[in-house]
Amino acid sequence: MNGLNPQQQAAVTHLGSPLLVLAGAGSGKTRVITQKIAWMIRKGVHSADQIAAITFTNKAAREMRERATQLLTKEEAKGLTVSTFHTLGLNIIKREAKRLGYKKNFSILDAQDSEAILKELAHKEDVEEADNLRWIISRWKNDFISVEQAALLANTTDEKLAAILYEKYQRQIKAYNAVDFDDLIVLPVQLFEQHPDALQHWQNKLRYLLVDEYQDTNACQYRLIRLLAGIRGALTAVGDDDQSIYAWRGARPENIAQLQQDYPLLKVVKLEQNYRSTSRILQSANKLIGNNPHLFKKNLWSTLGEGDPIRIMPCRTPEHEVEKVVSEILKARFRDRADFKDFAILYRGNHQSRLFEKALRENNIAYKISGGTSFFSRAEVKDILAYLRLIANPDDDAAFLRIINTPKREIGTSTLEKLGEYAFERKTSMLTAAQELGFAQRVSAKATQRIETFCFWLHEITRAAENTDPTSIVKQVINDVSYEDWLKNTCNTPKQAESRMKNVWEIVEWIRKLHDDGAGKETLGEIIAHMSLVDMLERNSEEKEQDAVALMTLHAAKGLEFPSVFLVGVEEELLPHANSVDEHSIQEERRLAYVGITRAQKNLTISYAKTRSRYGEASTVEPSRFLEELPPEHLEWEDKKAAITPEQRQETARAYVANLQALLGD
DNA sequence: CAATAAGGTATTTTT
DNA sequence: TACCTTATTG
Repeated sequence: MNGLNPQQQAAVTHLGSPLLVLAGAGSGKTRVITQKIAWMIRKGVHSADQIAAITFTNKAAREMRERATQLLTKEEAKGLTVSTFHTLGLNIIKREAKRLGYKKNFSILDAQDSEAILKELAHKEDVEEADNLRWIISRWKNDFISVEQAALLANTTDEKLAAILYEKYQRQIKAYNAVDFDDLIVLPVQLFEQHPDALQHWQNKLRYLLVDEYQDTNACQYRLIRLLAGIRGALTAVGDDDQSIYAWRGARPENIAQLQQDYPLLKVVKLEQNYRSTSRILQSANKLIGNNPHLFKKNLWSTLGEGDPIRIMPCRTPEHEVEKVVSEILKARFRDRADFKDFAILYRGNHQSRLFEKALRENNIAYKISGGTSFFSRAEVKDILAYLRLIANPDDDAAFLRIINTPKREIGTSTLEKLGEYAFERKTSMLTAAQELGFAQRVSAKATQRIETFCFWLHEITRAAENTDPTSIVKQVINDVSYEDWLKNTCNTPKQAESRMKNVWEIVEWIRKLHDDGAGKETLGEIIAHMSLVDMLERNSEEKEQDAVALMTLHAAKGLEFPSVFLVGVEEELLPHANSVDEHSIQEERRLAYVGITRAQKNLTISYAKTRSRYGEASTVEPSRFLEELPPEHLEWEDKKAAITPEQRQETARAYVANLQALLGD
């Protein structure tokens, strides 16, 4: 309890009724959650194995676990659950797979897998545009709307089509003995609503729940929490409605209000002291967000001093903007001995990173960019995992289709189409169908031969997998299919092939680690399930704490903080985004700006360009309306007349680089 | 089946 | 403008 402010203490020690902690940006919410866990265990209220903390990201879960266990002895912390919604869901499903109609070796489909399946189904229905429909279906699943309900409530033509595809999609992946990410939440809710004994088992096990980033829960996740917390309402929800930026993905910030309705005894604690930013930054953030409607009024304050005003940098062009930012960073680096890792460049859309990357590279400034393609969505990684998935779950047609002709086995589309038809008629998986005589009669002898060879190999390795450790199996797969040769043949450059192969070996290394660590990840199936839910990029980037400027979208910046922040491209059509100017969306855009501002500890610089080429065509753009919503007394506009020319800036930058190189030379 | 050309399309993406 | 996806052709 040392060093907690009165509100934090109240949040930690409140028991007996559900608690909602409205935690403003930088107000120490992780601290409250971890302290509360420790406090409950120490006081003997609950033992560690009766407590579950639930987060959205693996990173948050890892951090929370680390910080909570630091407060406790190893013995005290034993059995504590800290997991993401999806991992918790997976564990619930695993235990009851049979009752839900799945075999215990079910696969987890990632977003790309389900997209491909849906596309294929849409194609069969002669539907062109599958993208819209995918959104509709995902929204239904997030709202816990079943296939049957969707069919009833579908109104528009799109919705009616989506309802048909929804039904087919669910049937399809069920046949694959697979679940998608959304199912990891939907299925536990279904289970609990239909089988009170299953619910009771979990209620019995998890006596107290702490939920992080509560404003980001979707309807289904909230339902899951409400079921688990039961009438006891043994629950602490921590969230901030002002940082709700995922409504477009199904998040329901109104779940905060819902909590009050569902639990009349709900206690609300507000954390308003901010430990991150100087007060001019906070006052500006407060003023901006004050333009949004609020259920609970919040006013962040800090004792970190008034601080510097927020700098506003108008720029002629995006190139000009990039140059200014880069030269500011260099200046700070050499004049104030700042580290590169003290800086973050935040933007609305990923495409905005390009110019910055180029300039940073040219100036020899280390940078790291978060977002982009994750490790597990790389083709080579997905290929290897698909092999493993198929070994663990022969019904996984998605995996089968991915690797049947990768590397090339001369099994073409027409053969596969026939196989698909045949499997559909026989109501079996493609792998099973491929081995049936009836199928052999429909295709050429050559094709049969090729498929047979593959099936035989797969059969052998599947049998070997039963009593061989997973690491050896992966190695054997890579070896047997000559994956390295295939990479060398298909990649444009040998360098590319090498780097891809490096990724492949990283998977092997990962599997080895997971297997050695044990912790319930013994079998191939368990290891793949785990790998489907975590991303290796996180772990890698954390390991090397490099001194690099951070580049990321505003969404990716949530939860982070930096001494100096550049909020760039603060223009109409960009922030707020052109597609998000209706009354509801504009509020989320404002929250996005709010999140950006509140990342800054000491220095905040906001920039915008006056012209920006959009889709190849140059056009004049207006500064963001949000600039007018900031308190003028805390802003310092860069004097346009005094501003040095781009040429002068470049010269400065060059001088700094020379300086840097000289320093490195010593 | 692979290479090439043309076309169409451009928020955000925790799992 | 620059990307990625699809269609076409040999």
